Amino acid sequence: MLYNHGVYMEIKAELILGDCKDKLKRLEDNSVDLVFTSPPYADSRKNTYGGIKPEEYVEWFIPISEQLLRVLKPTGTFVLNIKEKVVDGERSTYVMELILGMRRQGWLWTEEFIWHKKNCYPGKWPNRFRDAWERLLQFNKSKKFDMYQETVMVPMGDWARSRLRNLSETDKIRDNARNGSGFGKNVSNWLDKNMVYPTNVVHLATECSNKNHSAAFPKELPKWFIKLFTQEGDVVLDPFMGSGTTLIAAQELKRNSIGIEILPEYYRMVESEIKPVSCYLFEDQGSYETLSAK
Amino acid sequence: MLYNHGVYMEIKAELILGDCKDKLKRLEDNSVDLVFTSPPYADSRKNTYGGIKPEEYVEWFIPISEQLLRVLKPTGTFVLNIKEKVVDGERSTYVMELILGMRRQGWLWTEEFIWHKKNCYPGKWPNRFRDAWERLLQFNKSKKFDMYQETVMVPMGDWARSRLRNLSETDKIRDNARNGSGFGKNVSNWLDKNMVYPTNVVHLATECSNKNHSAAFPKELPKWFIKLFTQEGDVVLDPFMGSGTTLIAAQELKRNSIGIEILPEYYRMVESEIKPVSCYLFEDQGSYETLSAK
DNA sequence: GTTCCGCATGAATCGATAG
DNA sequence: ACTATCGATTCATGCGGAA
Repeated sequence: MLYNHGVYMEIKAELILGDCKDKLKRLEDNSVDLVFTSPPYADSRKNTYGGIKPEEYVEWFIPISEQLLRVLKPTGTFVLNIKEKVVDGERSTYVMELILGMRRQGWLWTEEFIWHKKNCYPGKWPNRFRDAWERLLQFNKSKKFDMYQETVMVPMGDWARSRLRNLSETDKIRDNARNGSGFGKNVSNWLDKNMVYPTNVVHLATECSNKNHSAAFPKELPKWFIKLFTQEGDVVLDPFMGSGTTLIAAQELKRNSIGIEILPEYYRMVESEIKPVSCYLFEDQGSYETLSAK
Repeated sequence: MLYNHGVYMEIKAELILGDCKDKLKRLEDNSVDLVFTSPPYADSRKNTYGGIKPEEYVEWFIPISEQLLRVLKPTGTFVLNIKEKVVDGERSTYVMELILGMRRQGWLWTEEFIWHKKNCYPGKWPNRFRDAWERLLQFNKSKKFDMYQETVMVPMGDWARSRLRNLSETDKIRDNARNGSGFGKNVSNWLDKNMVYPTNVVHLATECSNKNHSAAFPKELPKWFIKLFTQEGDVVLDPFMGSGTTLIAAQELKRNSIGIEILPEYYRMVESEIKPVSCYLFEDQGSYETLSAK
């Protein structure tokens, strides 16, 4: 039993400079718990990846997803953040073709989460509104994958809050008394009943005030999926690391991480922000529960 | 100049009993401004619609969308409300295949709106969260289509919404008094400056406690798209009428409407709720602006 | 006349049981 | 083995009755 004993854990972050199509071959089979990535969208980041044309996107990505399928654990998950561009007035179909292609490759297309961007970039076009959402495609190797739903529970809606107001007032009084009579347990029971599971729509604002560089997504986005699909000490991989948002999120959550980046500029930037090895002493009940659940 | 003059308009609602695959052939080429519909999803509503299998869905729908392509005006829009269900742990791919099929048929896939359902169906599963969104696929015949963005503008933020509530209460009182002091104009001026264009994410709750029948979507959903893509006097078509939500929305917004329904039960229910012909006298400024914009 | 509370009800999904 | 049906799970909403 580990409760009230200390447990040391070493968390590593590995950075790799190069094209993930090649560098992924270094990684061992079945060694990654979560792949979270946002690859360059078609026709964007032309300077780095040569601007993949929409009609060539699937052909370009399939060899990479083949490697990801190899390195992912059978219980692991691949979350792909992607959104098709508007080309000549139409939404491109390469994302749909990619899903169909990856299914032929052996992936299961388990779910499609929606990231609702609350404060997306303003703009006005005569025949189109602002694009305020992106796809977060969940792929798996098998139908049995790890998912830790309790870690991302959210407070109940306004409806319940107003109706349970009476209960909560009573509860506050007892909490203030702090008489150690076991009311703490009651409080947490009450809290449990006021937390509900989220849906497959994730509401997050985009980060608009970055110091040096612009990240494709806010840190909270990978954090949500890292908490949902991994435990402390697990391995998170981002083959299109960019400014390193996924790795920073993984490190803050005490997960091992591997990042691959083709641009030396980004690589060095992340290198200067990430500690390659961190040591932690776990001794709280939360960690005990996390470890024993595994 | 039409201001302060009266303009009469006759709004018709036409109900057709039968299979839309056949009945659509009656409609004239290029005669519809907006198709808004929510066909039975694959394997759902078995008791009413027989439950089309996912693998047969595209084959079943393509002849219908062919007719819709024929009857739609070149400047018109087709909005398709649909969502794939989970089959054996995976999301079905028939919606993506349908989009690809309709593009081959000649449709332009212009945009995908997200309907975020605030009160989605409850449930808890080990590997999945509740599904809280549906697709609203926008298809067009040509890149030049009518869109009236100003009609769906929203208050800028929460602060604006709360202030708007107070104003609108005041406004109601004044409206009831009918004193013609021009206060309404002031309100609309103030609103204009505090209204912004919406995004492609629509937030609406489903209507779940209907007395007689259940509608697939809240009336506000077709209303939003009817206002966005048509003007008063235009023609709205719903080939899968169901309980008639689209037609009721169209009638309330003074649009002509055509509804096709295969089930006599639903047909008669809508027949009893919808007036076949309504006459309106337009004389307020709002209508003046709408007409002159045309 | 308000506000408050109880209750039924959904385009769902999984896993077990039965043919 | 493969399909068909059933029970359990879960939460925002609006209606109606009560304080």
